Amino acid sequence: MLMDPHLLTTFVAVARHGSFSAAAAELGYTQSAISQQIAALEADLGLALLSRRPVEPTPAGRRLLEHAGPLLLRLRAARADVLRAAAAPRHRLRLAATPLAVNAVVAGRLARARAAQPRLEVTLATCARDQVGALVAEGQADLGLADGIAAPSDPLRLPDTGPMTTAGVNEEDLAVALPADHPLAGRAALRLEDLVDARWLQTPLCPLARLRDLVGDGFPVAMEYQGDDVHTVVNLVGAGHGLTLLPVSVLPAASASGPARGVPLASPRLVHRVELLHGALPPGAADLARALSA
Amino acid sequence: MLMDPHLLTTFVAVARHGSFSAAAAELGYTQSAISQQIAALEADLGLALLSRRPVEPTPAGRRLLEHAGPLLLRLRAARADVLRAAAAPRHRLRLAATPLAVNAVVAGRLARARAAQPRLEVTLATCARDQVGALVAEGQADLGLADGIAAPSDPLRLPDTGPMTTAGVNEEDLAVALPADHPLAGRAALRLEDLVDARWLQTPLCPLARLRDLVGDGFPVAMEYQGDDVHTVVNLVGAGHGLTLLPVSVLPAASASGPARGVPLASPRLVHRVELLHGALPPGAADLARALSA
DNA sequence: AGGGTCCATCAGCATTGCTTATAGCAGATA
DNA sequence: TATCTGCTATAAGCAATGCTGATGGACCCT
Repeated sequence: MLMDPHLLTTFVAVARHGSFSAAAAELGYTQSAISQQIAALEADLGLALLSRRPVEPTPAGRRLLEHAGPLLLRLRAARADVLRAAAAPRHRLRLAATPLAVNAVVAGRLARARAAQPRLEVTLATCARDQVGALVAEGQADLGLADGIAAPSDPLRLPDTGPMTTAGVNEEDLAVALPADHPLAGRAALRLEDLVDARWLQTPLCPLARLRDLVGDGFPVAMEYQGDDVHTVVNLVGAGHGLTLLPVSVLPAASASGPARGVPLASPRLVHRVELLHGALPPGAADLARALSA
Repeated sequence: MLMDPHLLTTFVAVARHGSFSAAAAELGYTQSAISQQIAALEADLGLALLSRRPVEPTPAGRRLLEHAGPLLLRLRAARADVLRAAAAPRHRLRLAATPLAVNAVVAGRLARARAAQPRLEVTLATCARDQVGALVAEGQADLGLADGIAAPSDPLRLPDTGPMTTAGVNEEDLAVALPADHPLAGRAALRLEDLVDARWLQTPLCPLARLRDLVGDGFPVAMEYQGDDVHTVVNLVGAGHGLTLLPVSVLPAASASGPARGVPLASPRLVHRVELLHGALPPGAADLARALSA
C-alpha cells in the first residue's frame, strides 16, 4: 500500500541522528517504538534501509532519504494550502522574498497596494531563493518573491513544492559588476563569453552554476560569500575579490562613484527576473498578489 | 500530524465518483468505512472537504485534490525508486519515450548499446511528454526519453515527480512544417514572429501554448489533433489543416517530395531537444543510460 | 404513502501502535 | 578476564484505531 509518512519521519530522524535512541528522544517516543517503526518500514519495502552498529543508511535507504524531504514538505504544503483556501480574509500578510527581489518597482507596487488597503499589515522576511517556495508551501509565508537570472520572459526554475501559482513581477537588465578601477569598467557593454576565464565571486545572489548552465564551463571561483547582503557583495567586488552579475539598478554606472561599477551585459540576452509565487489565496492576499504582478 | 495518504486516496476516489458508496465499491471497503475515513480526514484538517447530497468537493476540497495527485504519485515514486536502488542488475529494460524522442541519433546509440551488451533486452513504449516522468517515477519504466522545444542547451521543463536524474541526449534544429504548395515553402528560412497569425495545428508534438510562452500571444488553432503519430501530423499539415514545428530530420526539405515541407526556423533560436530521465539505476541500466546520453 | 438509495452513526471485533520489561551484543575500562 | 554502559531487538500488555454489519434519517421517485 502507500508508504506511511509517519514511518518516513521516523526514518529521517534516525538517519540524521545515526541513533534509534536519539531519534526517540527527539520525536518523543521510546527507543522500542522507534525500533518497531523502522522494522515496519523495512518490512513494508521488503529491504533493509539502515545498517545497525553503526546505524547508517544503506544505499536504498539513502535513496529513500532523497525522496523523504520533498515528500514530507509536500504533505505539509497540502495541509497549509487547504487551510489557507478555507481561511477568512486577513489583513496581516507575510511576504518571503529573496534580497534582490524587492527592487524599487516591487517596493513601489507594495506601497500603492498598502495605500489602496489602509488596513493591510505586511511582514517582509528575507530568505534564500530555494527557501521561498518551501516557506510559502508550508504556510509560513502567504506570498513569495523570488529572483534569478533568466532569458527574457522565461520563468525561473524554482524547486517544485506542489501546486502553486507563479506570476512574473518585473524584469531588469543585468550588469557585470567590476571594481571601479577595472580595465573593463569603462566599457559600454560586456559579453559573458569573454569573461569565462575571469575570477568570479560565488554568492547566492548570482550562483556561478547558473552561468555555467547558460554559457558553459568556466567561471572559476576566486572567492565564495555565503551571505546574501547586496551591500557586502558590492564591496567585495569593489575590493577585487571577483566579478558577479547584478541588476543594473543596484550598481552605479561608469560615471558615478562607489567601489564597484556596473557594465551592461550585452550577451547572452539575459535579465534579472522577479516572480511572485503563492498557493491558495484568501481575498485579502489576492488583492496584494494582483498589485504585485506585472 | 502528517496527513494520511490512505485517507487521501479515499478522498480522491469519493470526489471522482461523487459518491461514498461507489468509492467504497472501487476501493473494496464498506460505505461505512468510507464515511468514517472522510470524517477522519475532515476532522484532521478541521474543515469540510465535501458537501453531502450532492457529494462534491468544497473549495478547500478542490484545493486538496490539486495536491493529492502529485503527492500520491510521489509516494509511489519513492517506493519504486527505493526498490530499484536495491534491485539486482537486469537485462530486460523498459524505455518510455515520446514519439519524437526516438530519432536516428537515439536509435543509433541504442543499437550500439545493444551491440555492446548482447544480453540486453529493451522494451520501448511510446507515451505522452507529461507521462514520461510518471512512468519512470512509478517504476513502470526504467528510463524515459522526452522531447520538447527549447533554447539551445536549455533543459526541458517536465513535471516534477521527485528526485530524478536528467541528461541531455540530442538537439536538432527545428523547421516550420508547411504544405508542399504553400507560398512560403520555398523560403530558405522562416521567423516565428512572422507566423503569429497563421493557422496552426494543435498537437501534443508541438503544443501551441509552448510557442506562446516563447514568442507571445497568437498562434490560433485551426485544428486540433490529439494523437501523437508523426506521420498523421505530417499529412494533416500537407493537407492544409495548419502549421506546426517539427525537427528538420522529420520533414523533407523544399527540393524533395511529400505532402509537407520543412523550412528551417531562423528566429527565435530554438531547437528540438531530447532528454533522458531516470531514478535509481542498477548497473545494467546505468550502462544504457550512459550510452544514450550526449 | 411506500420503496429504494445514500450517508451518518453505533457497537463489536480484529489489528495496530505504543510502553514497559527483558535479552543480547559491542565496546570500554579496571 | 570481569564488569559496566550503551544500544538495538523482541515480547507482553493495553489503549487506540479501523474495519464490518446493523440501523436510522434524509431525500428522491413512483
